[in-house]
Amino acid sequence: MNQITKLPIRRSVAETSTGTETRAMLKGQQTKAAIVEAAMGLATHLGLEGLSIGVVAEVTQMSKSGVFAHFGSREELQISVIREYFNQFEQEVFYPALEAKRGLPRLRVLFDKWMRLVAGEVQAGCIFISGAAEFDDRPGPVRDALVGSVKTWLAAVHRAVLQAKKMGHFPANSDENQIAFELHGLILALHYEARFLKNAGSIERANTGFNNILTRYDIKMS
Amino acid sequence: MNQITKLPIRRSVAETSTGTETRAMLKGQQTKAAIVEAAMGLATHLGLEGLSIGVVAEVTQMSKSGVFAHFGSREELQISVIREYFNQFEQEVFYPALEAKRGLPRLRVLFDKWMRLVAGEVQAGCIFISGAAEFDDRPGPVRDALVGSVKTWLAAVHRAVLQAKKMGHFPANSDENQIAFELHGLILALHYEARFLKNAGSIERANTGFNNILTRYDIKMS
DNA sequence: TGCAAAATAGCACGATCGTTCTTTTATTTG
DNA sequence: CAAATAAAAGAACGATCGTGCTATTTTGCA
Repeated sequence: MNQITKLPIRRSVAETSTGTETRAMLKGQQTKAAIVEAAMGLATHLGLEGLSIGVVAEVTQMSKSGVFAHFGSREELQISVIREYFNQFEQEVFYPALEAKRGLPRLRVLFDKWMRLVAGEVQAGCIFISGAAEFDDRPGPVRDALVGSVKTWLAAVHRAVLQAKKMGHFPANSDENQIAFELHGLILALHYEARFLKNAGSIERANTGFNNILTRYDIKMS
Repeated sequence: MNQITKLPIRRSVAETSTGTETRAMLKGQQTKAAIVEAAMGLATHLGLEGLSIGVVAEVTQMSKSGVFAHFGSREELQISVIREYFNQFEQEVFYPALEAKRGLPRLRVLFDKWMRLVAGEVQAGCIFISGAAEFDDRPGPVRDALVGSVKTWLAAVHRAVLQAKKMGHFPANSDENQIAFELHGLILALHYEARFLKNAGSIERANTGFNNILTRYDIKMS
């Protein structure tokens, strides 16, 4: 119950396996994984709607139909990208936080990694944010996949806050939903101002926002 | 210096004028305004990138070339939509706030109207938010127009906070930039959770967030 | 090594895209 | 009312889109 999903990531098992026991990854799934990775790279810049099978084929040096065959539809490609992004999110944000002590320290790490991801040390937008704007009005399986991933992640954030509260790091009368909401807002403002407005210092502002929440409950900064 | 722009809106002067003095709005600009209005309606649902001259023509019951002739390019249509949305923003958020007393009361109204706009009492997304996700990586005149409008608006928010500070409603050591950043975050979280996740009660949470900022400075709630 | 199966390429389809050019219609003005 | 001008339509363009169908190539296994 402590992980976002039960499955750990096994990114490219059997990279260049030579033995006969290499049942783990057929050629097909290997290239499929490569396609998804390339598509995700495109989607972080062009958005999920900006993804086209043609440009993915171009980038991966394949034919359109070759790419298409792996997914059967553009929507399935988009969903695969969402799943892959979710995995990356786990790796870069969630798992590192698990290594910190439960409660406020873990929440700190969580927020810190989250900040760094959406601010894009490596220049790349957050699909959970750009996708929300693209699919807030567009029902269908892609939206469902996106909502599912986002809700899973936000639930994890909520759990982290709740845990901090139960450990006495936040007062008993504090509202963990409200805190999670405000944290989300700080992340979104950071993403907006850093990515779109290209404002410098947005990370510091988001971080100050985090500290301000603590100050509100008379928690000394860590 | 107190308005976002100097020009007030004059929406459809000479609706059905019969006299000869009807110099105010030629037929062309009249239909152009109607096109922009329709396009804005579409853009709030499909995003600025989702706008196509074809569907605008369909909605307005015109031919593609008829629509096109008014703008000369799709980008110019998008820019016109941004400008129109900015005007609507002024009308629905900014001007009402001017009627409140300077300082905290005005900031309150500002935030309140802002909340209601992005939460979409009438179901419609905020172009300033969806557009940011679409154009954070896409240079060009559309992005420039979008950034310009957004910065103008955020500067107005900043001014409102600063004014409240200068009037002693916020303490002298408070950081108006930080406060504006956090307010923006609350709005973005509201938009995200209300529009995308369809969470009920998001407005209340954003409003509580506002009050929490005041509480931090020991300001009693209004 | 040969054979079945999987993976990829090639090609074509209908649709839609933004845009250009030409023609027709509507409006303004003298 | 007629001439001048503005507005709108019509048709076509090259490009790109997602997708289906058929070949060809590559891979995995006996």
